[in-house]
Amino acid sequence: MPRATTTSDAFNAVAEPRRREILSYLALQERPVGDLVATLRLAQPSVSKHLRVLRDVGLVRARRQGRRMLYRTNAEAIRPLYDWTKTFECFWQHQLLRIKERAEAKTQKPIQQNPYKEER
Amino acid sequence: MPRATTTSDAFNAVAEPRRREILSYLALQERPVGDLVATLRLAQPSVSKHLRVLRDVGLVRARRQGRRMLYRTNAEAIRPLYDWTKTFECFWQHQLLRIKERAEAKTQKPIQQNPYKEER
DNA sequence: TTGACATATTCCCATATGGGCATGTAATGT
DNA sequence: ACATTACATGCCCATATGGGAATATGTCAA
Repeated sequence: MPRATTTSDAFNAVAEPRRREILSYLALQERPVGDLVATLRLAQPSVSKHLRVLRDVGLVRARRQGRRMLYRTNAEAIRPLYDWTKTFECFWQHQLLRIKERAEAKTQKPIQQNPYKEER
Repeated sequence: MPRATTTSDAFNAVAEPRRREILSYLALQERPVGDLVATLRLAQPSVSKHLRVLRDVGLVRARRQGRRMLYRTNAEAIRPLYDWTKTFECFWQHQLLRIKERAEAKTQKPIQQNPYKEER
């Protein structure tokens, strides 16, 4: 079985760095494709393909204005990613706390070896 | 050019749903591989491979305990994802505001057409 | 040492990928 | 009608992919 499609969900779509750049660029204001080509220094077909992926998963919206297509980020579609990452917020706070505790313990017992040999 | 490697960064690693499940499961407590196999109903080699990817990008830590390997989520490594998504927080708030405004405008001018024909 | 248990790695394969390039399509101006 | 502008799509290809099956590695127990 191959990897899930880039258009299967927002997680897969934003895995590509260029697409994240596009989303950031289109968040403030809607813009035509040409602007992205100029800014990202990427070939026009590549930009169009990335936009196609982003559109398929609802991360961007498009409307036509004359011969141009104006794209803008649909921030709502990023929310599921935010929500998922947020569930780990409390854990990294705990981890920081543990690091702090270890540091404090060290000042009292200067020479203390780590009981676990962490791998990698 | 193919897609970026799953081990290239956290964004690519968490694109896989199974790996997200693993991270959630290992967030509360460290656990051996066997627990994951039983919980996720996935073949052992698959689980090991997913863990390998997660380890390569620092999303999990491992230590040996006898013949078992205990894995736990390194929540710190999820933070970059959180930070990136958070930059869009203000935008989805604005969008909700806009929706609210439109709804309120509608109550005053009941029959009002959307000036833009949105695509997709 | 031998065997059992727990996990890791290797080999296999169909498939989606992103970039380059060429071509198709849509809207405008003359 | 025609050329031009602005995008979209199609085709090509090397490559990483996740699951399955088999095998290798590592650790303990007798």
